Amino acid sequence: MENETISKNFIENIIDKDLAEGVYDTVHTRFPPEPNGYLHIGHAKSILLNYGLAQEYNGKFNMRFDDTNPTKEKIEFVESIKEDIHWLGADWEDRLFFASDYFDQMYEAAVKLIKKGKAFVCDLTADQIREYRGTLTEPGKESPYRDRSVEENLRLFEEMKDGKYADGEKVLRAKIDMASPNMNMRDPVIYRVAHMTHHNTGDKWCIYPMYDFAHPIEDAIEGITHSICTLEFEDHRPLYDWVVKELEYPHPPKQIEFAKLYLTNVVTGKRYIKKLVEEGIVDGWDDPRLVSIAALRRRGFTPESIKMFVDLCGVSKANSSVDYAMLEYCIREDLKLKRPRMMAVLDPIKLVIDNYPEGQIEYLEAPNNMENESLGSRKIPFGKELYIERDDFMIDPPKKYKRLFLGTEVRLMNAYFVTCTGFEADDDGTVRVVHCTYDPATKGGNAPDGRKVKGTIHWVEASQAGKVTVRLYENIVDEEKGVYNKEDGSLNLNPNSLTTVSAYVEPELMKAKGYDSYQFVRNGFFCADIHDSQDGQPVFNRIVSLKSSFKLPKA
RNA sequence: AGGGCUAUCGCCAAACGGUAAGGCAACGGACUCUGACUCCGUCAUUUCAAGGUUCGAAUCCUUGUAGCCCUGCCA
Repeated sequence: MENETISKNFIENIIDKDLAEGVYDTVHTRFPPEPNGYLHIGHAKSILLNYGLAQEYNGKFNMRFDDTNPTKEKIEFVESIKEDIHWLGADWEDRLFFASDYFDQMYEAAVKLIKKGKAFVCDLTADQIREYRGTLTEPGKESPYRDRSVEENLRLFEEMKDGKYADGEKVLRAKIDMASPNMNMRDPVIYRVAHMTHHNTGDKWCIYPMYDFAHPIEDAIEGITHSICTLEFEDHRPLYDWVVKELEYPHPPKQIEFAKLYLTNVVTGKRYIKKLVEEGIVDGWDDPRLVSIAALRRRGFTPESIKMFVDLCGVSKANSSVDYAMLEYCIREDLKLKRPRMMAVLDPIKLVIDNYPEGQIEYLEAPNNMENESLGSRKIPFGKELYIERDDFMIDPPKKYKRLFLGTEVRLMNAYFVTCTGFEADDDGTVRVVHCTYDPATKGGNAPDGRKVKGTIHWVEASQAGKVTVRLYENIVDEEKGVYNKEDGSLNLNPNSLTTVSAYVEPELMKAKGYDSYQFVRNGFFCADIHDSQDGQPVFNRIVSLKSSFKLPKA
């Protein structure tokens, strides 16, 4: 349906050119996360971008864990990352790799560099290396160990590998240019000693390659053509190119950088999310107020909706922050035709139909989705006493109010026309009960005489309604003040981000635990968990509203 | 002696010297078994600024301005 006018992004332009000029004859991309956390919406952009490019050009897409630093926690995230990526629909087929599988080849590559006189073992401490590196405005100075002989470097490097040195005692450095204006080129460390058990290679190694050295090798080994990463690696590209050049790979991969996806009013910083989790402000990393893939899934977002979202955002090199409304648009757009809708009353007041027979219950046919007949229909109970939404009745309505007020007729969705005849209220004006009469001739929601009503409202039959606890979620941060407090960098939290209400739902909802998402009819919120009020068990925990907001007309 | 990158509507984003696409949001109106959806309409004489080149500039040049990234033995 879309796709006709979607213009190519700058990466596609680069690929088109490469293909046309014969730089590459195929497209091979990859997604290379470090397994040290969970994936969020920003990663989804990268995953879908890389996978989408491979698809578009009939190429291949690899999954690769960039696990070159065992000091950061690992293995427990591997499975969740794989699950999230599969859920998003990116398929790496049989190409699941670990950077650690290439440690032997990386070691050989380092030896090759040493033999070429392009790398040396350095005894400087971390602090000294920092001092020698110079500053942004002053050149660095060369390490006193820079001119060791090839033989000595070879011997020392082997000793590093054999565990002769303690962590930090020696490193292997590339010999490039200590006066380079690019800090990354000032003889960067490419191998460090770390006596540590690696989740994949165990105790086989006590030296580990640095990202800048390892990544280009990983890409080259796998035959990656376009190595797509984020903007902060732009300064690393000269080093990336240096590595693939010095190692003489026949078809060197090309690094391309794009801007990360930022969303307005959303916490994406890892350490902030960690803090929210640790302080118990959110349930965990899949709390629906977060934008991790798992949280979005829990909220009822579909992979299709996320794909639509990243496509809509586009790809560029400009730092930007996408309006949250765009994400909401995508899930509404995706679900509106494909999910059943049921009625639920979140803030109930009782509606009594005075001329309806006492104690009678009848079952009415209700389509599951008015706009999609294939979703079928269900029977809903109707009786003398119903619950309706509190804001669907007003004592003193504003002009153009289309719902219930004294003397007017509205339609009860899928049921009858009712005319408001009175109400009972507390002294403080809180409405307790609304009274009305119904017109039996309007069964099903249409009047034989063709008369119209100004509005339609939803309802639930009181005696058979399921009573549930609903947890309503809103953004965790204060949308007015923005995410971060400028003074101290703390988060501006929204104290009302989680509210719990008792609600009444159609009895069908209590049985339908199998739905993977469901839409409230007129739900002013965008996310909710529903739990059975009796046993506390979740009835649904993935619920998405059709509408992102509901507002009264301006007075 | 700093270097790299970026600047086009409230928010994303096309345009690759030929006279500013599209989406989100917003706002009108029509329709409606929810005020949603759908549909129709409005929304940049101007592209960070100032000069310059050109018949013609968002695109090229010059000089500024603003924002982001870089001084881990993290990725």
